[in-house]
Amino acid sequence: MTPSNTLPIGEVSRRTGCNIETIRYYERIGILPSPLRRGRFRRYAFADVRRLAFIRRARELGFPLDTIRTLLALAEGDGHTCDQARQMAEVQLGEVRAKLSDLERMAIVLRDLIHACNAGDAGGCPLLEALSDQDRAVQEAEIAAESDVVPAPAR
Amino acid sequence: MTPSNTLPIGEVSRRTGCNIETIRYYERIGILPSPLRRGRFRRYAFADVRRLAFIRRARELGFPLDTIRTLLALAEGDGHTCDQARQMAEVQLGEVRAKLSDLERMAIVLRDLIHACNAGDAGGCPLLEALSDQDRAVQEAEIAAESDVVPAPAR
DNA sequence: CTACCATCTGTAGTGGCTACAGATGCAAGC
DNA sequence: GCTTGCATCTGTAGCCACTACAGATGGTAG
Repeated sequence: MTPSNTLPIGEVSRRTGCNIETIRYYERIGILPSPLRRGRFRRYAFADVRRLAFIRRARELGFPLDTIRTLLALAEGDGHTCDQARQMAEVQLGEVRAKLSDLERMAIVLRDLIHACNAGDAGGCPLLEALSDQDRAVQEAEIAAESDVVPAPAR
Repeated sequence: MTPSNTLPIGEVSRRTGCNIETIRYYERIGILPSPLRRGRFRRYAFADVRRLAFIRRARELGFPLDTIRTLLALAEGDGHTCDQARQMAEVQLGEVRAKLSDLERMAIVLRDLIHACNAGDAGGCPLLEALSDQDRAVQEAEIAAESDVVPAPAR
């Protein structure tokens, strides 16, 4: 009756590198099945640990949990679903690359601002000024306000 | 009594590129001051729009809102706070670079997995197999379970 | 008179955790 | 026997920065 060959949650956490709270969270949202119990304590079978390790590796690649659900289903399927898995990975790679290019732009701007700050000579901080700088849209906003673009002027 | 030279929220949204809901959210959390009202309608003065534009530019560089609060305070200060602003930008650049290197690693792995998948020959999907692959820690887990590492064996 | 539009308030949901509070039960040490 | 400590338990709330509603209101245009 007592499950042998199983691990308590702390051990699973240590070995997968997955936080205990996160493991329970995964169970709560149904991406990990409810494990066996020894009394009130969860006991994880090898299959559970494998599943969790899968989830964790996929998370490290940035796959969202919903996608991972599908990947898990595919992995448990008959193996003729390579196409679908590859397609999901391509989508994910697209996301990652989009974030990369965002961050690259951010890094360049930040580096330049810091540089300008270091070469800072007179007046105010070039960094703060760059953030404060009014672009045309905002300038126009004031002009527009003065020439009354407002929809419902007064009462 | 009625505020002239002001803009309704929709106009502010259009010109700053900041969602209406987000503008109200910023007000709620106190990073934007409560604007004037014409009846129940918010009317934004030029100073408010400038502040919002500042916030938005800083957000585009990934600064968290709490940091932006400080940056705003510095920008409204006497201008001798370049050091502090630069330091905050350096921290932010560090964050951005950390995320960049994470994403770079992710992109490489994903690219390789997709590549393996495309060259997929026999058996199962190389991508799914890579995610399923057991590392030593997990293998050990089973061995450990068999040799009874468990803390409270039975009742 | 009706349709439409922008705005309003307030609340709840998103993703993926993380952080408690407070209970429970077991084993070892004194 | 009693205390301490440990691991675990349940349940709830918080994090970040929004976003998405629901349902009301009030003004203008056709």
